[in-house]
Amino acid sequence: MSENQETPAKLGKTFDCHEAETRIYDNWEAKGAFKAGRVDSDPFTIVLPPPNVTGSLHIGHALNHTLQDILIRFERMRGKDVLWQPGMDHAGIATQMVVERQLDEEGISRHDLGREKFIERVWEWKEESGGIIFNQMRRLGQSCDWSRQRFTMDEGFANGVLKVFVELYKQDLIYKAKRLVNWDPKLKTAISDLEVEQKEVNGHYWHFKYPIDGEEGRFLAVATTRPETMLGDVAVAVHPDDERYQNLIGKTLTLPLVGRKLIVVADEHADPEKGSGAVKITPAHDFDDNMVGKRHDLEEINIFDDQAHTNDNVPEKYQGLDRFVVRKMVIADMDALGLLDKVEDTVHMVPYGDRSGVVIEPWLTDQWYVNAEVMAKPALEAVESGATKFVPKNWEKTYYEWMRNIEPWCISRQLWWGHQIPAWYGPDDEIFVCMTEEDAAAAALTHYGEEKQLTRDPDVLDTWFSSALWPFGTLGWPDNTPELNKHYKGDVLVTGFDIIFFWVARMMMDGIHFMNDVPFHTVYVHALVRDEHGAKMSKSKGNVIDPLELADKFGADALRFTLASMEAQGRDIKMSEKRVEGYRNFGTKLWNAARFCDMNGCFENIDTNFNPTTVSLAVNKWIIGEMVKATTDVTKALEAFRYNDATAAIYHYTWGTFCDWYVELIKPQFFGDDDLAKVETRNTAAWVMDQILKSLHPFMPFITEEIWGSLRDDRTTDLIIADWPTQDVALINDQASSEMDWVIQLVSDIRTARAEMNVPAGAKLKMLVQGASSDTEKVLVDQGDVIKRLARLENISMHDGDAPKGAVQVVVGEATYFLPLAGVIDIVAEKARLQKNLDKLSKEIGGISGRLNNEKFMAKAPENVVAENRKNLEIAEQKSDKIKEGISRLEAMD
RNA sequence: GGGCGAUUAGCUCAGGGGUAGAGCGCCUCGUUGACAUCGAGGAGGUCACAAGUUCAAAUCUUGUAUCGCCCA
Repeated sequence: MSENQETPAKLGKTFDCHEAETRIYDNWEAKGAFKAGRVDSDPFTIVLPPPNVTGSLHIGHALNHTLQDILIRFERMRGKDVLWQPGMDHAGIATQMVVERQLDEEGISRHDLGREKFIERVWEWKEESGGIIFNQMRRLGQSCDWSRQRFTMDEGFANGVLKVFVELYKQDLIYKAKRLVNWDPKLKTAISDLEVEQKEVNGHYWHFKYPIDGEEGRFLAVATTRPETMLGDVAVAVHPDDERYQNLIGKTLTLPLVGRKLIVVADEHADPEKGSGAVKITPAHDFDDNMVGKRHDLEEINIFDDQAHTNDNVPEKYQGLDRFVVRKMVIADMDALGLLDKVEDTVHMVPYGDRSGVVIEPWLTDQWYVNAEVMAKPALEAVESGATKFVPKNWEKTYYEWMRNIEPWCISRQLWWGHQIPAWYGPDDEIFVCMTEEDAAAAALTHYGEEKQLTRDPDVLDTWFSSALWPFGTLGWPDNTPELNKHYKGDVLVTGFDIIFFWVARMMMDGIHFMNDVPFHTVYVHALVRDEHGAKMSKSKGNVIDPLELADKFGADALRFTLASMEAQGRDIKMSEKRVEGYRNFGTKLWNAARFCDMNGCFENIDTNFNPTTVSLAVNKWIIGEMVKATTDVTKALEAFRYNDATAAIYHYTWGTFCDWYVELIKPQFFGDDDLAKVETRNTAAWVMDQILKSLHPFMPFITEEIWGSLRDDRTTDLIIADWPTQDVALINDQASSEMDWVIQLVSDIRTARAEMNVPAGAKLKMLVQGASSDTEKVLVDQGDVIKRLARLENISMHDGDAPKGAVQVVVGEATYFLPLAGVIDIVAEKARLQKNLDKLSKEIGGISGRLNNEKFMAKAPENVVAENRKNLEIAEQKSDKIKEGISRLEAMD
């Protein structure tokens, strides 16, 4: 018995993730392992897409953050000065809504409180309840530099936001204009196009008849899905080529209910195929109509107030009413006048506010805009030139499409929570855009020649306006800090495709404009996580998967590994608990392999100078070489953002190679008495275990750190900052590889034959070898113990004469291996088994020789392919011959 | 309507010119010493369809069908 039996195992039977995760995380943080600042190292920088201050962790975050943490841990181990910059944004609308809801419960409104007090309340709320997501991120092991955490409303950052505004204003890239905007009548603010969700709804086309002036009894029919807007009609458009209406162009109609004169204009917006071909024009309440209005210089009559109630621009009867009430009245009144021609059912698109859920009203207001078209140009060129690359590449197209058709960006919001626009107005509405009130006052003094009362613009900036400077604002800009110098530009932005427009495009614009360089060289666009049936997760569907629940159940490592292994480029992830369970099992497997090594003394009296190039045993050379291959695969995969390939490489090595084979192959040594071999193997196993822990650490940081710390007392660093493992190809030994591959092949084939012939698992068989080359004989001697152990053999002996009677036959390479089953062998079954193998081989041989007999193939296929086919044919034919011999032997026995 | 993508084993998905892969599930078996959150073995696929390019196509091209997503 091994002396290690008395040594208590350093590891328990399974990994207790609940106990370990917090302890390990706190230790990393306490030691400052996440902090940037390795002075002599190259930087590696990722900015965390700032989560919303109101948000909590959902599975999409878990994926997004895990992918970043994997890169961060990988590069940290590669010795880089890693900065993973965390923080969150203030989420203007969402946060204001949360606090307003609280006030609601107290029976007060924000107007009762006043702006200043309200903002105080928001800050209080933020201190108490904001940013819970960061604690949730800790649970998943995310190694952000928390000491550098930023918030978009922090003083320094806010200062940067105002500076961006002021600078862009000075450069005429920001301007104020009265335009139609997407107005949210519930939240009473403008919102951007991107915050509007177009939904298909069942509605109606109401066909109205508008009387033609001077032609008693003649009408022009128009159809609308929004009858209430007719109160703001100023014209009717017909297509210039529409022959039906040529004589009406330029004539007037009388708008029923209102009495206003409408002009008939010719405009291509009118679609002759649709309805009557005539379309009513309401320039103040429809984006298309607004364009028509601009082309024909039509009046814009605004009929709604800020909550979409009718104002006094409509007849008194309809004033002060909700838009949908007015709709019913208009329809009823038109009907009563006999001017409602007909009503059709239709399915059409209706805009909804993604926060409020109410129908968005196009509304004429004064707003601030960024001249996005100018800003987009260099941002577009940066991607075209390759200064920033999208991975996978096809997302570039989405980016191009949007950037090339970009609209002016409305950046003002009628909210209180956010960066108040640094614009002050004089009594005559002269605008002074400055960093501070003092500067504005000074500018006003110069302008007017005397002091004037100024009022500040009450509106705030769109949250994305501030997020746009995240990659440099978080590093201290506008101050020229060392961090800014070192970590701008950043390396990779990891994000979902849904915010390419919202955020990526805008960071590109601001980054290039203010820093003269792109904010990152790569944008990695990852998958969307769906439920196991492929449906998008949503609270209303009730199919959300809570990442923290999964982490509780299976451990954070299992969740992380699952997410990474399912992250294949260009495909969405269907999350299933089974997968997470499987990877939890993988962790347990690794844990037990480490225990096995430990129990066999691998971590006692370690040779700290162990040199993997000096091992002598084939099995050790082989496992070292395979390790190097696996690590190289992981490294290459991570460099190419191929997460699924990276996890597959380390998974298969760890489980399929190390646990399934190496551990079994070295048992004869651990249980034997060759002390030299034992020492070498212990050292090798310990070395390989370290390489596994390192390669696996970015994906499964907790369990690997725990094993790393538990096995040995001589660690000089935690695993999190250990060196990334070697990829030295010199450690790959082809001869050892083929020797061990052969052993594995032989053992597998014997096991298959035994199972197929129903040999009891416990039965130990004798094995006779016929026709083995001297090389094979040598390996059979060297590896005899292990082959006997793994194939359950009593002994192995060379055999020259006739085949033994009643034996199972296995062919590997040039030799045949007989397993005599003294009388119990079912000859018919064995024949069938061999025949099945032979059929497979014959098919293969047919395929290969068909190719080799094809002149065109021989003429055109590359040499190595031809050579490979020749070799494969030879191997297959050799094996086929042996099996044929085996079959005829059995036939002779009948 | 425009764009992007998918269609491979029962399920979930890799692969991307040179003889079809994984995990889960399923079936059979379980031998002393890491592990039943395990081990050994097995079954299961004309890679959606059709044409084309090629010595060679699951892979490249085009088209068709079905299904997603994004933008109008």
